[in-house]
Amino acid sequence: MGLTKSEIFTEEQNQIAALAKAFAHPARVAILQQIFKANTCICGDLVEEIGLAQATISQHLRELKTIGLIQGNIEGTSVCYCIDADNWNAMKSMISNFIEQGHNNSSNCC
Amino acid sequence: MGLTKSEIFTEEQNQIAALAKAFAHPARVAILQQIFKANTCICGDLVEEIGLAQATISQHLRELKTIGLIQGNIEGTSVCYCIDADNWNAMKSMISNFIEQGHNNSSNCC
DNA sequence: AATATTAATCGTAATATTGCAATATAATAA
DNA sequence: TTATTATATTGCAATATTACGATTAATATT
Repeated sequence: MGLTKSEIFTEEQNQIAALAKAFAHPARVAILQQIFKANTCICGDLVEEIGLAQATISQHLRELKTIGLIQGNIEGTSVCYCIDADNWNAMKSMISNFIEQGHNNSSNCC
Repeated sequence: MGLTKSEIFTEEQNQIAALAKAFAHPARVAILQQIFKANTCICGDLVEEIGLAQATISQHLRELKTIGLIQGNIEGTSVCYCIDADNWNAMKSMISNFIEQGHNNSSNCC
């Protein structure tokens, strides 16, 4: 099959998975780190910095943009990318909430 | 191609991506939530609770075990799964550190 | 206008992931 | 020993992801 059965999961579970998928590739991690470091970024810079083909970087940028974590504004011939602060914060609380659960680590495991 | 070029990324970037991949599917999110809720869990419970085939749940459990977030102990005919607290905490600081970066949200974007 | 620059999109190949039926394995129960 | 129970593994089909060359589109420069 290869088709995730989204309908059997809660909205929250699907959202957490979708957000995590944004970080589930080192190129996207690298892109986000670079944008944070430089505040804004154009595609060409990332191509040089990271070392993947322009088409590949552009594809990763689109995924990050589609899920809402970054936004891009046209600036002449280039496109200026930056973090979408609101969506980033929403993601942050969703993911934090998930990974922080069960901090009652009494560790009574099997 | 379809083959991630891990060698061009830092160790940290690859690790963050690998950890995020563990959450990048709603079934694994659901499994982890259930283990947190019940403290321990056997495979059969998860099959009933989640509604995927036994083989599929077993496969997701193996992925979570391989990356170290859960551990499984044989208990008679069943296997008792629980969170690996140490590795979970290590993951937590790694992911938190990543998503918390740049909280100097002066938002001077493009 | 002609050319250069920059990024998006298209098409495609290689690889990975998801899901399940069938089977195998391992421990207990009858 | 022979079931029974619980989980893991194998094999496979369907789909998704990753990567890149080639092309396109849009603005800038000459």
